[in-house]
Amino acid sequence: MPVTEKQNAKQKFMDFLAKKQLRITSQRQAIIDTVFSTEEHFTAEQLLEWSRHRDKSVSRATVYRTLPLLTESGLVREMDFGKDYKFYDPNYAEHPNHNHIICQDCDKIVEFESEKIAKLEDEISHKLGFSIKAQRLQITGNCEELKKLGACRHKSCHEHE
Amino acid sequence: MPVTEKQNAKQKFMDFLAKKQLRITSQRQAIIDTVFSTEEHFTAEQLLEWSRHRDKSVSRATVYRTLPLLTESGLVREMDFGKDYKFYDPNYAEHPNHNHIICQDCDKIVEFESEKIAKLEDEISHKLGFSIKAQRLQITGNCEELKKLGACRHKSCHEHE
DNA sequence: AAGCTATTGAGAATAGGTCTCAAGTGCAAG
DNA sequence: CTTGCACTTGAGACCTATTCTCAATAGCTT
Ligand SMILES: [Mn+2]
Ligand SMILES: [Mn+2]
Ligand SMILES: [Zn+2]
Ligand SMILES: [Zn+2]
Repeated sequence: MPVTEKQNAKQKFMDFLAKKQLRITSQRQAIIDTVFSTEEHFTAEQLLEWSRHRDKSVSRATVYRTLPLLTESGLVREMDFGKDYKFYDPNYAEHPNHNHIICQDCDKIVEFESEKIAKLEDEISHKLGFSIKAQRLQITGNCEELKKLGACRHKSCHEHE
Repeated sequence: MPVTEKQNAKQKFMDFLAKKQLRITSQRQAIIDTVFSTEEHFTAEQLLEWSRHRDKSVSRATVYRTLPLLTESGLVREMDFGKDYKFYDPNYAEHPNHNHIICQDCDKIVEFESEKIAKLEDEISHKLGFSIKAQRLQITGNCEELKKLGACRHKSCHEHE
């Protein structure tokens, strides 16, 4: 993902802050710089650690305060992968219709996008009288097919590495 | 939903317990009788309360121990509606492909089913080398359309009731 | 430069969910 | 119908992700 796009997301968030009359503090900058320079799904704790790498003064409280702003702005998506902590997806800004398929054996996550599904979601929402704001599709399965092809990251495929 | 179907779900769960060599205790019976006699999505705390209505001896610990068994059996689905506690869906046994659309203003939830989406999910999963085990689609939006029709349960529609 | 507020860090507090362990109970064998 | 024991249970301690409190700090507007 080009730096420009990430820079763009950062700018959008700054605009969001401005619109809500929120201040652009050094801590917030460290946090959003961190968020928009990763492709990975991350946890609040990871974001804290990474942000502190940029600015030692970032506290856990501020990270937890900023995360809701990021999701409210629509640039980051909150995810539930069944763990006892949440994950956040920084790719939402660029790919608001991407979804996830998770291997229940090895926790591997593959992202995918489907225009057809997106279109069906719009139709259904409209039919039910809702205006759609966001969507989240998660498929759980296991990657045995890939395992057979020798391309799987299934735990049992790594036992002898 | 016919009593027979619910009875069927209960029997399936008993079979599941038997297969895993788990005992059919009075507490577990109270809990599953409760689960399979409701249509609503419920929380662990609600399940505890309702189950105690049937059997005073049911404890919180046993409810929390039984819930994973219910989801593992595939008869109940765990849901995340963005609250800080989980919801459980007892309609999963009968409608494994149903999904949800949630109004972000009034928390109203509407269920829907789409064969087309289910088929696309299968295709995508297969293409990505996964065998699909479960799926979960949630659409977030707001029911302003219904509001205009006077059929919405939007909070602002009830301010003067 | 000053003033008004929003914001912050540290740590206490909250709360959903999990774990421990002694006492109790399905249930299969005899 | 007993017996024996592994599986279960209830109570409450415990855990941990997330939220809250509050005095000190720092954007931003004038
Ligand atoms: Mn993603
Ligand atoms: Mn449902
Ligand atoms: Zn795998
Ligand atoms: Zn509404």
